[in-house]
Amino acid sequence: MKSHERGDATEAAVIAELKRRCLSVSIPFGDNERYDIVVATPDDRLLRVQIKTGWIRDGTIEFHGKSQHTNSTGNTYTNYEGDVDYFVVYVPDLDSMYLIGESEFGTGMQLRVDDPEQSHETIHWAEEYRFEERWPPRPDGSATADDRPTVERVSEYLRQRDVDFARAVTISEYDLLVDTAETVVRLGVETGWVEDGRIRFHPNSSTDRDSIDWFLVYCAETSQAYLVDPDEFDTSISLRVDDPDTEMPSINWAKEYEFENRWPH
DNA sequence: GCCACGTCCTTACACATCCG
DNA sequence: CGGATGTGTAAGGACGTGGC
Repeated sequence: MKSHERGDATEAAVIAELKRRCLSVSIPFGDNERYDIVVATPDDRLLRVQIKTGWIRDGTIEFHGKSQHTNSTGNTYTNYEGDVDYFVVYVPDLDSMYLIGESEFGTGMQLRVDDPEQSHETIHWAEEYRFEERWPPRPDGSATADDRPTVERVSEYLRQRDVDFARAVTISEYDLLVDTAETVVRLGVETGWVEDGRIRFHPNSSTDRDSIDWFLVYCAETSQAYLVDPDEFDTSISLRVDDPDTEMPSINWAKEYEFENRWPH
């Protein structure tokens, strides 16, 4: 694919994904801005976002955090300092999206997806930069109130409940594996949030529902994890935490989906 | 030795301007 | 008018450097 087409395809994929998450996306008129889109946060902040294509190399996701210009004197390179707030890196090979603050790196960055041959303290694990882990970003530029990825928070949640589990160390269809007395349960971890009195989450579009047994949705606002069977909904489901304005028979009460109430063992 | 990071380079394309 | 040249943007490969 030609480079411009690839860039356009990346932009289209990211915008489609943001819209699927019901986020407000604006596209600047003309092509004189250094950011690609403007995204509104739930607290009505407008963030300038530059969309980048990432590619896999040696087990890491690479992308360029600078623009290049050629003139009579040769190549010049300009970073986006002050011109954008965040980068959204989309990796077509993984069909995954990552959110990185402009201040978090210089001219480039690598996000590790595979285990390195030698462990390093400075490794940036791709999992920790996943869009769904970091959205919405805090006003001070850091990712979320609790910077740990949802998988980490869920791990702590399960440990507090004496549930033995194993984490997927490579890109797998499932995130956690729980070996119970009778069977092995595969969990796909998702980040939930409270909106209009309901807990919402966007299941990862790349997740093969046949390869997991439960979606384990962790909501920081309620400090609670919820189990949702992949067969219980088609494209989305919301779990009611507050009383609705009008009582309806089809309400999915969050209480009934709480981990303790559904965990089979 | 392995890693993240920075720099340089090539390739590709779009568009504006210059000049014969 | 149309080809040549310059400018600008982007993808992505290669390699050097310094830290751990």
